[in-house]
Amino acid sequence: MNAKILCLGILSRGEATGYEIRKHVTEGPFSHFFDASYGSIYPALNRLSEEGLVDGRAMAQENRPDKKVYRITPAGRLAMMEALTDKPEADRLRSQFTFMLFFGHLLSARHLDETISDRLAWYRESIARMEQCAEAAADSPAGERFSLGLGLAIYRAAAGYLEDHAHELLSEVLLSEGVEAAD
Amino acid sequence: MNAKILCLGILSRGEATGYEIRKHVTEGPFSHFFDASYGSIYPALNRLSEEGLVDGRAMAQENRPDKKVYRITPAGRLAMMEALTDKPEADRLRSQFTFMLFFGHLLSARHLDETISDRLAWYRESIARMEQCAEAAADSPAGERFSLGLGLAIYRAAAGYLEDHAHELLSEVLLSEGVEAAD
DNA sequence: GGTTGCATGTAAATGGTTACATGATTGT
DNA sequence: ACAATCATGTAACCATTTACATGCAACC
Repeated sequence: MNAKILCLGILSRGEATGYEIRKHVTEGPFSHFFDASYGSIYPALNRLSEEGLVDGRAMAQENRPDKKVYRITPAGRLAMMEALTDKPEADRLRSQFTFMLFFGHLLSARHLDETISDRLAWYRESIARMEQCAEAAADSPAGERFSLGLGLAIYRAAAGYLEDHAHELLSEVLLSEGVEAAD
Repeated sequence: MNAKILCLGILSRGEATGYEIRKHVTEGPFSHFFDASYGSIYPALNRLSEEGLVDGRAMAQENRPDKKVYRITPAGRLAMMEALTDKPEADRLRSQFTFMLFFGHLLSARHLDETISDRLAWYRESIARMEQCAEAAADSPAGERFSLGLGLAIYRAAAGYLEDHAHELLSEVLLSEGVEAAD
């Protein structure tokens, strides 16, 4: 599961440029379970093109640099279906935020509070974005709606946990700061 | 945020061998937000040792290969606190499972059902493991309990969503299979 | 005059996984 | 006999991010 399969998947829903693919993974319906930078998207697109799995048309634009609009080929669709049928790898998550929380009792209550608030704000923005996405996806295929629903459930649970329990962590840390100050 | 900081963090809780560190990230309290293989742990430990952030004692064992037990140094603790104080990077998740779900309507209901069941089983096992961990952590520092609680909340939400909504996806896919067969 | 959005791409550096290499003990 | 657990490590390979390079238009 790499940038090539990602591009193939996105292109299976309609033609797009490398720039637009990047949008899909940063703001669109893939943003909650995948990421890729231009540095992986453009090379992937070139390799897919060499292999005949996509084809790209150059589009001249007035007052703008040329666009390359990519379209998936029948061979590309086949390759994607094959990748889709593989047993999925285990999810890979790396969360420096959770790592920080794990050692939260070593940090200042002030710093912890700020970090958690920032993350909560990020979750709320993401949830709002995904809710808009879900509205727009009312007529989208079942799989797309389901994956969005799963993402929303997870983000809401995370935000809810932070809202409901942060004060417990914070008050414990504050307490231990008081003890240290008294020493 | 890399394997070095991970090792430093784990060693800040007590001495350990590379083998034991791997255990922490596969089965222990770090498993839900980090991963690292031996291929990254052992080199990280060697580099940390060179930099004086940990020190390793060789322990001869009867009828077993030697162990190297690593301990964090004061300089190591300092380096870890510095890393902990940085603004945390955005979480990085790559989920081939969710990618598959996104294109679920292109797969057979049978295959989808099996994949979702497998994942649900995995979530249930993980939740059980984390619940045991949480019991054992009743007297652990506040941060550790909080991070476990967050992980549990997320995993329960994901499992709950799959349990409650998988049938919707499956019945839609089954329906479209029926339509195709009728064509 | 500065930032944001559109648009493509490369090269270096980073960081990591996978497979290999070794080897004894314990349990099935 | 075979698999699993304990135990360490390296090398080849892989993928990806980051920083760089370019440039115009629209908006503030």
